[in-house]
Formats: sequence, structure tokens, C-alpha cells
Amino acid sequence: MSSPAPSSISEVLSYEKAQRMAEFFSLLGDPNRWRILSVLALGETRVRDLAERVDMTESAVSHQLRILRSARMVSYHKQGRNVFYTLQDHHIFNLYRDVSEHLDEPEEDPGLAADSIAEANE
Amino acid sequence: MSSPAPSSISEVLSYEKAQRMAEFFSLLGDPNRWRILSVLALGETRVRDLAERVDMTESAVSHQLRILRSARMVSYHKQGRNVFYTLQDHHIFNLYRDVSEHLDEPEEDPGLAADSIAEANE
DNA sequence: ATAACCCATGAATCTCTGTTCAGCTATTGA
DNA sequence: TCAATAGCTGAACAGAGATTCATGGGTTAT
Repeated sequence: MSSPAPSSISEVLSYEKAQRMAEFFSLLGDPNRWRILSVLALGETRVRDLAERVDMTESAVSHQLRILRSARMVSYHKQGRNVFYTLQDHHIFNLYRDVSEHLDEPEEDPGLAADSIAEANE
Repeated sequence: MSSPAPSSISEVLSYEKAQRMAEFFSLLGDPNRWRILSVLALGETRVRDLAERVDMTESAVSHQLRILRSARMVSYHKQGRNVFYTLQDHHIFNLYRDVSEHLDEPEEDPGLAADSIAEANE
């Protein structure tokens, strides 16, 4: 048994844990996914309109939404033949807002906002 | 002219900005880079020892260090024929620590810590 | 019922990224 | 000087990820 042990920083990261960390960051490692999130941050949107606003094909958007869905970053609800997507919750919204705003600060590397990231995974 | 304008969240993210955001997250989107950072979080380390501890070839480690270097996440100093690498600064250390600890919390998705991420980019 | 529209999905393709491999420089020790 | 060690780098190769293309299901309108 033995509980996972609150690994303070005293050992090399396990491969399994490193994998999980990398997977989350990879989700945000695509510019088009960020653009999609940026549209959703303005309010719920149909796939079709989403595609138009980010200038991608509907298919490409749909594939990306699948990824964001399985990561629980967006949710959706159907209405007739339309499907409306939204940011899953305020954590995701804060994540987008914080990272985005941090990048607006001039003279700095691409910026982020870590508290939001923490929340985004809950 | 016209200053960049503190883009509040009212428009679609520009492609250029989305790109920068994605690039930063991509840096942390590889498990081996996390493992390397985890070793460096324990103290400065030679490339050779680094390779041994994360179980990678020296060459592979060297390639990854090149990426981390150009992202200013690690720094180094030579001593004879050895090259010692360290985390660039406490921001990077905090980033690693926070994200790592967040992941230790049971029953949650891969976790992160956004304030550290913000700092890590300065 | 038929046509048009919205969206999802699988396969193929293409691109990007990471590792391996071979070779090179520089430094140390015999 | 010669051999061995430490590290870096470019090219080749392989795998992962993203888009395109074609297709199919479900819904609305005619």
C-alpha cells in the first residue's frame, strides 16, 4: 500500500507524473485551441460560427473541440441541429484571462498566470 | 501608431498572440523536460549526470537543454570540460514546485499553478 | 419525403517535435 | 603527443499531432 507520499522536491519526477504534467501543458500548446477558447470566453458559440471567427474549417474546429471536451475545458449543449459550446467553468475563463493579460505586458516573454492554471485542473 | 491596447477580453485572440501563448505552454509539454527540470530543482548538475538520472542519452539531454536555454529557463556555467546547469531563477523553481505539488493532490486532473507560470516568463 | 444545414468522425496526409547516430571541439590526463 | 572524457550540433529517422477530405447521422424547412 503506502500512500503516494507528498513528494516534496527531493527526487526526480516519476515518468508517470511528468507525463501528466506534460499532457496538461500540451493542451494549451496549440494556437488554434487558444483562439477557440478566446471566442468562447466571449460567450457560448455554435461550431459553425466558431469556425468562421477563428478562420478554420468546421471539421478542424470539431476535432479540436473534441480534445478540449475530453480535457473538460469546454462543455456544450445541443439546440436543434446546432451545438453550442462554452468554457467549462470560471476556472477556465480565469486561465484564459490571466494568461492573455499577462502577455499584454510589454517587454516580457510570453506570460502566464499560474494560479488560474492550478484552478483550471480541478 | 496606436498602442497595443490593453486587450481586455473582447475580441478573438490574434494569431500572433495565440502563437506566443502556445509556444510557452509547448515548452512544458514534454515529460522529459519536466524530468530534467526536476533534477535541476535539486541543484546544479552536469549534463552527464543529468542524462544518467533521467535515463536519457547525453545527446538527447543536450538537445533538450538547448531548448530550455533559449527559453531562458535554465542557465549554465562551464568548469573545465564539465558544464553545470541550473534553473534560471526562483521563478522557474516555483513553477516546478507548484505544478508538481498540485499534481500530488489526489482525485484531480493534472494540476498546475498559474502565478508561478506568470513569473516564469518574466 | 426530399433537400439543406449542422456537426461529428475515420482515414489519409502533412507537419512538427524528439531521439538516435555520427562527427566535431575542447579539455584533461597519461 | 595521444587517448579519453564531456558536451554540442546537424542530419536522418520515427512518432505524435493537426488539418483535410469524404462520409454519415440527425434536425429543420419546403
